[in-house]
Amino acid sequence: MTIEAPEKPRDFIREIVEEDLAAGRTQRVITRFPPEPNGYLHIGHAKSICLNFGIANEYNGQCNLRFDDTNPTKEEVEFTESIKRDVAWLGFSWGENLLHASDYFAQLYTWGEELINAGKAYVDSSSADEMRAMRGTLTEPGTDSPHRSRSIEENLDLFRRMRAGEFPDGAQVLRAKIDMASPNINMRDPVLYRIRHKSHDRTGDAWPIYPMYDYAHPLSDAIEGITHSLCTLEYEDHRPLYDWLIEDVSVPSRPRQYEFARLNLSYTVMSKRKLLGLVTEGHVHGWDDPRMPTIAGLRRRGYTPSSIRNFCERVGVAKRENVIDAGLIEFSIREDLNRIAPRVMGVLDPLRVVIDNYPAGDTEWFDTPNHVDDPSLGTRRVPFAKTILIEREDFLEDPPKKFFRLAPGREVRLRSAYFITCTNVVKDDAGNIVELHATYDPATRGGDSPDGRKPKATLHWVAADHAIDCEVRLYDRLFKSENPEESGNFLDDLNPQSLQVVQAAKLEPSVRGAQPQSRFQFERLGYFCVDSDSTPDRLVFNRTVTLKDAWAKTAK
RNA sequence: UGGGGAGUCGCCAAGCGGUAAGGCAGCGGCCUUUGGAGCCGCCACUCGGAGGUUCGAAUCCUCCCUCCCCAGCCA
Repeated sequence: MTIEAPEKPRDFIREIVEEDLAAGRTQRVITRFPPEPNGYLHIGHAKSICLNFGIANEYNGQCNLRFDDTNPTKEEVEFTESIKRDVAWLGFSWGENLLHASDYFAQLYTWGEELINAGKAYVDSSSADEMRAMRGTLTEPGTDSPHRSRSIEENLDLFRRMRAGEFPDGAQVLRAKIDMASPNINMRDPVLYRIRHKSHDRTGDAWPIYPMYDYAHPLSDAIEGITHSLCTLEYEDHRPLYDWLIEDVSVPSRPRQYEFARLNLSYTVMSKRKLLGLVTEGHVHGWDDPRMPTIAGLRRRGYTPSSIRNFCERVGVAKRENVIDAGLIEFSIREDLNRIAPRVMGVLDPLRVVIDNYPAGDTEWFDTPNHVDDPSLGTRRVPFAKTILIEREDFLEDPPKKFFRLAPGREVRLRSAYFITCTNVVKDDAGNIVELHATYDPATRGGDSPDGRKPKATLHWVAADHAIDCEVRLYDRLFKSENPEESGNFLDDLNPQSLQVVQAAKLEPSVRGAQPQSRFQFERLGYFCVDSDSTPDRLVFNRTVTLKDAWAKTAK
């Protein structure tokens, strides 16, 4: 028996975790995923979820789901429900550890008084404008607030009265007393608490003051015993403040913050503000519109949890700014669906083919595998008859050299059925092709010729009289350019063709009754997923992703 | 201009002083009852640039260049 070499950590964060574990600095790793419930989770969050929960799983630790609900003016319960659903759907479990920053409001308040008593925080009665003016600029130091030197007693009294609701919104703030001349603007006496007379989803009207992220986050981490607090690059500048609070408050543990680069995907936007705009301004049909990069959108589109996890794994974790090629997530879903999706035949843009030498009124049922490469998925029966429908683009009257599909006089294979040869093209007065005539070779029943003939193409098809009608929604990238954020208004870059609806696609009857979220490969076309808009008598499909199309490439 | 980060193949990403992993994309070929899948092969004499240290540098030092983030009582 051979002993596997220990797998080396996949990224710099796991490397740090392993060192901490090995050195005994960490007994058991505890991470957290800390969403603010002010929007739906997107693929960028999936990266963070996979990192935080992934590390907890790999090192036998724990990952808390902690809602960063410190700003009741922006947060809604609808979002907290969607977040829980999305994390669970991705395949991760927080166990008992569904937590909220608001659970710690009392402790956080007490620590506020502690800082005041230590002379490390003060109540400032300046207006927001005045504070901005005193903050200085990137190159010039700020100036001390006139209230900076209030006595501990006065600060305590003011802070208690803030807490008691005696002041209107914006009248006072609690600030850390650090250094108004710090080159790091986050250290110029950052605001710790602000007044908001707004009821909170979880604490109701108990608090007229709410802690800022910079204050609540490190302390919440410490309360939960988080060992590695993982966040994105823009918080790098906040780390000195994070550490300052951990040092200067009597917290029960010593978490450390590490930053990694957020995920960006080409041809889409990732900021919650922009995604919110797409939803509220009606550019898409909701947060779960299949064109959205949200977890809910990807789910409805037909993405699988494992394809998203694999994608995040492939993307890696580093500190370098990045824009991931949209092709990579498409590769990940194709890879998964190729393995698991049963195959079925459907025609999106039908062209009638009448097989002249086939007996009228006959119907044959062919057994065909649900997955050519995986017999365990079984077989199904598909009906064949005199009039069939093929994909319009599979016929060309005057085919170019490398076009292998049907053409006048040419023989092709109909998947699992017969070889047919096109004998005649019927056109309307305008010259449009309306119907094809063909003959079939009875000896090729099942799709193989006893004489070893090999047609260059195999087409998908459905029997006209047995096909069921359904709606198919074809999606394209939401934006026209690779980086829509780059130039001016991202809305100007919206792709007007991002959704194309096929009202009367024709599918083989075996799909009848398929339930929402069922996924299929429509042979030669792509992967499709039953949409929740489906009704018992009308199925609606979303095209998750096309198949790779070598012909499209050579045709160009 | 102050502070904090980052620059390795078209896009990601390993590399931690011993002579450039891997994935995606791309390009050839084999195979194929999906122009799919699968299989095989090719794809960085070079690591933002210039100096230096060293037997040896993507890795260490110096200077320079480029890009990203920070002036919310948002997170």
